[in-house]
Formats: sequence, structure tokens, C-alpha cells
Amino acid sequence: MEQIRINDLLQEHRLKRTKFRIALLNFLLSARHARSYSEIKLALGQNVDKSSLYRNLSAFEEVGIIHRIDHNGFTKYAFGKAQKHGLNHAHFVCEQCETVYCMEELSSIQFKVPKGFKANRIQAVIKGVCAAC
Amino acid sequence: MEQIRINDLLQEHRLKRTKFRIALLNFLLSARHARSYSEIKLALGQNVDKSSLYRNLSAFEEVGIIHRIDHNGFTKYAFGKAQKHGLNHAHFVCEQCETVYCMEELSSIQFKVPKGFKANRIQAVIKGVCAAC
DNA sequence: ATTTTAAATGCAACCAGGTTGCATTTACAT
DNA sequence: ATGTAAATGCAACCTGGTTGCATTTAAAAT
Repeated sequence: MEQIRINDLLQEHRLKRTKFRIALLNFLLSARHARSYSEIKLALGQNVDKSSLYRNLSAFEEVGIIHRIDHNGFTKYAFGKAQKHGLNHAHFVCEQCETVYCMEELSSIQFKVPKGFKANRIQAVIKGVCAAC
Repeated sequence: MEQIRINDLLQEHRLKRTKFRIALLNFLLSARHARSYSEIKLALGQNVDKSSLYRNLSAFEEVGIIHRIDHNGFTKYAFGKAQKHGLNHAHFVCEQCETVYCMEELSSIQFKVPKGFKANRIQAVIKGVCAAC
């Protein structure tokens, strides 16, 4: 049961187990890809409070339960730590349905930066066509 | 003289040579890195009209004079075509001063995508420390 | 040099994502 | 059962960005 996992997650990070948080985590946990504010609001019901939603998204992000992705100027939120596999992180954006998926780490990357610049990590957006399209 | 280059650029794309556009292009051309709406507005003077600014940024982007970059949820605008070197494009974000620079193409990238996914191009954000910091 | 006209500007109104302050409510430790 | 710190709900606000419309202007036609 997902419920158990959510309870553990909240307790683990000393976040109170409220209806709001359980509903939000349930949604993000079941989503197979990153979701925007408006998608979350649509899913949880139009009566959900904007500030509570944002405050919880921030709270979850701070403790690493979710991470944010910015895509064409607006933000999407997805379950999981941003950099669970190291410093590099990649997302896949479907050119047809605009869905944003979180990918495993890039296997190997070479890139050149100008003299005087020091590269520490890379975040990549791969564009293409997803399995559903 | 930059003035000459700007005149050519505008004529080349059949855009009227207005004071507004010349000032905007002058600023973006002299900027060594990507600029946000608020930075542009600050540079051109607080009296510049918001819609004229956005309409011109869009117009310039459409013809390929500038390109946009989104960084932490807000957009920056930079001189030059987005994909002048092919399908892949990279930006460098300084972790200290937050400045966004446009980079040359990545030399070579390997990445794995799940079965059923088809990768067409990659856009990378390299994080590190810039030459100025 | 003057007229014409399509395009560009300036203005106001609007929308969405996101933040903040504050009073009320609620989870949970005692 | 009670106290308290934390979470919620609400309103007000901010910024980036868009749209419709009346006015102005660059530049082509005369």
C-alpha cells in the first residue's frame, strides 16, 4: 500500500501527516512524469489553496522528496531527488506531447568550456519522442 | 561601428529601423551574456513599454537574431541563433554570479534513454564557475 | 516633397505562476 | 485533555508575459 510509504516519508522528514500532504504525495507518487502547478491543482480539486500547495511543494523539495524542473519557462514538479545518481541529471521532453520524464544519469559526457571556466556538473534536456507517442 | 551592423540586421529581416529596436539590439549585442526582461528594462530605461519590449524580443527570436534560455523558471534573452552549430545547444550557468553564457556545441555526448524513447537532440546546462568569478 | 499604408508603438487591462502576512485550525507530544 | 508549534486558508500582492486598440511613424509610392 502506497499509504504506508507516504506515512514513512513524512515521518522521516518530520513533516506533519496532513490530508493535504497525503493527497499531494499520492498524486506525485502515482504520476509517471513531472507535473505543473495547474495539473496538480486540477488533480487535487480546484478548491485546493494555492499557497498551501506551493508551500508544500517547497517543503518537499527542501527535504528531497520531490524536485523541480523548468521547461519552456514554467516549472514542473516530480517525485524523487534531483541528483540521486550523482551530480548530473537529465530530463526527457517529448516533442509531441510535451511530457517531461526524469531520466537516469547520462553515461558519459564530454564538453568543452572556454578558458577560465570551471565546469562542475551538467543538467541535460533531451528532446525527442516518448514511448507513449 | 555597431550601428552599421544593426541596420543591416534589421533590413535583412525586413524589420523597420526604429529607435526602440536599435537601442534593444545595441544592448543585447554589447551584452556578453544572456539578459532577463528586468535587466533589459533597467538598461533601456524604466519608461520603455513592456509590450513593445516583449513583442520585439519575440520578433527578433522568430527571425533568429536572438534566442531565449530558461533558467530557474525565468527567461533570459541572448544575441545569436539558438542552434547555429547544429541540433545541440549548451549554456553555462555560473554558480556564484548566476550569469548565463552561451556555449559552443558539446563535442560529443552519450546518453541512454529507456526503450521506446527516441532522442533527437540535447540541450545542456553546464554549472560551474565562470571566468569572471 | 507629399501622400499613403502597413507596421510599430504606447497604453490599459488582463492572466498565470508564485510569494507573503496573518488569523484560524490541526497534529501530535505532554 | 491540553498546550503548542506547525499547517492551513484567505486575501493581497508581485513579476513575467500577452492581448486589443488607438495613435504614431518608417518607408514605399506618387
